[in-house]
Amino acid sequence: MPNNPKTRDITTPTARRLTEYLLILEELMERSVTVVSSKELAEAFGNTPSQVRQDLFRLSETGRVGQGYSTGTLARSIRETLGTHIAKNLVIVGCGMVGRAIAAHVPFDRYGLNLIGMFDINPNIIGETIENLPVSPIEDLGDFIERRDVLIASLSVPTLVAQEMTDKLVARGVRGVLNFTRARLKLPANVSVVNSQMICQFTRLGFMIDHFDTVGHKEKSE
Amino acid sequence: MPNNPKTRDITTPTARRLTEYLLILEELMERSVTVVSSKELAEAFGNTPSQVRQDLFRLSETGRVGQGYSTGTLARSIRETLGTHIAKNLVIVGCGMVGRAIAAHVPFDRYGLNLIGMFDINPNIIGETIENLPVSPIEDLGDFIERRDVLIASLSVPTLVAQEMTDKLVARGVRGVLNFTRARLKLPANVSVVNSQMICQFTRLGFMIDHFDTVGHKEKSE
DNA sequence: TAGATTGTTAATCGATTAACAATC
DNA sequence: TAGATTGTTAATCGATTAACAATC
Repeated sequence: MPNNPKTRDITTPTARRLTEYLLILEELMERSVTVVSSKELAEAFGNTPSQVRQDLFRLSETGRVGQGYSTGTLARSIRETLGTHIAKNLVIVGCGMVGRAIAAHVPFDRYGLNLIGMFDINPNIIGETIENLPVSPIEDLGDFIERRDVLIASLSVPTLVAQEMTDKLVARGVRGVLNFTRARLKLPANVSVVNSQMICQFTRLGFMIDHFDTVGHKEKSE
Repeated sequence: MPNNPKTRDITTPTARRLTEYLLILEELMERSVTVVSSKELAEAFGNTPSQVRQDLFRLSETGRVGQGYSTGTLARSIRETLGTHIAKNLVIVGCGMVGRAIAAHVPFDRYGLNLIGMFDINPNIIGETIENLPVSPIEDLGDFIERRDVLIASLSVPTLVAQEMTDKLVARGVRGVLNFTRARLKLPANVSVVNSQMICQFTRLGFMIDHFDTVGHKEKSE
């Protein structure tokens, strides 16, 4: 999979930051900025130039000594490393407020992700169209995953059924789950999870505010 | 603010994990489990017993040697450390899909957060009631923040106006921003941010799947 | 009692920061 | 050319893991 030998050296914190550098670069490109230095990137991100260079160092194509980084080249290089060019099919499981917000708000197509299905258990929602996709009954999900090669599931069902749902997804071949429920999912080792409990993010922010002077850390990312 | 001297030693990674241990503990309590060991917590969380103990070690009240941790006591202790007993007022800025999902889905009240206002610029939404709160016009936000002592703003406006909006929030006294936009916010040092770009989480998940065998890391949290 | 498991210190590992030669 | 800034190695810092005595 990693087409570049150095790719295997990307650490978890670096991978996380790369996804966010990419957003910054895209914003710069929109503003027609063609060159950026590690110093400028660090200022935008909220880290140090040294860390930026250390992160970018692992990419295949990077910058020019003395000149900085070309925003376009760098963005392309980050995309290549993150694998956004490797198309991945994805479904949203649970079409409540959260599922809908994700469908409407996340620009999947710009990052190699194909949202190809929305699923729910509620008969009142099934058949409804969300972002050009019909909401399908949850009973069809298993077959759909196999037939359409679904790699990723975004999980926004009630917390109580989250594990049960996950087991089914995994049994049918899903390789990654983005978990928006408050359940702590048990998964086999070959399936990846990213947990996104919004309440935890708010709690953390509250803690940071309370401890502003003691800890002082302005956190960078989610 | 930290009422316990040891509280100041809570590191950022530990604080993050504490918010998630709390969810696990609450789930255990719902199931009437009264005692849990570091080994069990680690298994649920996906880390090591050693790390769990190292994290909990900083709390004021913890466990009993040889016996494990009381779920109730531990949860209370984590809450105290995270400051969920210190009430904080919060507003949601931007009442599109994301703002609505947050209002509907996040159990603020259980974690010391009072959602007291919803704001939007769109006249078609203003006046609408979401989760028992009327959507107010964005013009009223500044005064509202000062008058009601709003500490936290959840930001789900269009990316293009995010910085501008943030500047206003901060000028009026907001101390923490949960940023759901794709903008990289510039903030004064005394204001905290937590960035929650959903697309980054999906991209990261994609990377993890591609590199499953090489990196093998099943990520723990958001 | 013996077994289990915490609290806590020490050792290791990994990530960040510093430094600087290369070079545009 | 001189100044700026990368690429990369080395040094430092901090976080995780290991270890084990204390004790329920």
